[in-house]
Amino acid sequence: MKQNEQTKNAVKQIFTEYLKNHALRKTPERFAILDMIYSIEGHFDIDQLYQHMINAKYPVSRATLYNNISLLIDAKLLIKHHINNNIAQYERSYNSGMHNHMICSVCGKVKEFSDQNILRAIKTKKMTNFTPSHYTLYIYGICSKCAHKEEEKKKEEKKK
Amino acid sequence: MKQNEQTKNAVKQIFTEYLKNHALRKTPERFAILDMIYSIEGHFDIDQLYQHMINAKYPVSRATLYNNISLLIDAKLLIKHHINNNIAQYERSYNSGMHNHMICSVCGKVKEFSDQNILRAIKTKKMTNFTPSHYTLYIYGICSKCAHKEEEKKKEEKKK
DNA sequence: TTTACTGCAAATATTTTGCAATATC
DNA sequence: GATATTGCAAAATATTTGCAGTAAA
Repeated sequence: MKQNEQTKNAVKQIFTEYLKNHALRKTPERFAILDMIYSIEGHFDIDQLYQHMINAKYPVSRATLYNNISLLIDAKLLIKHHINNNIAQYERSYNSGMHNHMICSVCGKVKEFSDQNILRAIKTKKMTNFTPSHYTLYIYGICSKCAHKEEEKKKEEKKK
Repeated sequence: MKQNEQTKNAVKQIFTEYLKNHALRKTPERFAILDMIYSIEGHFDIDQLYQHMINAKYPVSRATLYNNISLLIDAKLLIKHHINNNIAQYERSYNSGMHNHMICSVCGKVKEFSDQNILRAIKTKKMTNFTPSHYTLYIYGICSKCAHKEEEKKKEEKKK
């Protein structure tokens, strides 16, 4: 996938620049983590990232993951979500455009999408004393699978 | 405030109905918690709610708060946010319309607003295999106060 | 009278922190 | 060579769970 390699190079450059500007060190762990994050499609949590790093023969400690993830968020290369429960989910943000999420309140499944109308409406909004940089939209509802199941349940209850 | 009393009565009715439909008991704690939540403007966390209940001479345990908050969320009377850190913030949702949030990435301050254009754009979006019920929009950026501070900091660094 | 609910305390789980060893600059 | 970063283990902290006593139905 050529597209993905290009993206990886771009974010690597951005991160290098970021580290330089903040007088931080260019450790191999940092770039390995960034590379892995931009190899993952969709959402992931720390534990999944940790496992991925092990599988890729590049084990890093959880402390290092947490440490560097906050840098990547600050560098606008990563977005943090708190959709369900207490466990944070992450998602790469460079060049994604996937700021909108449909979340099923029953099964918790998340589907991302991009939408020009929504983007335009948000960009048009005048905000005083505030300079926006990015946004995340969560639309909660029920997916057709869960809706179907709930209906079946109701039918069964009627039988009784 | 007459408006607020009306809202409180309305949500009380909705909650009563919800409890009946789910064969749950109408405990005084439940209605005291609901009443308190609809007395609070804007966001709050569990600890703040806990303190409010104590101040109002109606102490309830944290376990009870967590238990009933999940009922209220299910009854669509309360919304849960996970904006910063690991601590959940809550916000009453009945009759609010405040689904949009501006969040300062530096100081973490949150400002809510409603917007017809954004609402329309979201409602217009066609979603297959998904029935939406509500949404939350987070716009991240930097507030003018923090922007000002950051600029001062830069100036000082230049002096050195 | 039955059993769901409350409150307390212990358990759970994610994230943060302190510190010695290591590697970047 | 100075010190930021890593990894480990311990600590901190929000939320959940188990259980005995209480109260709603």
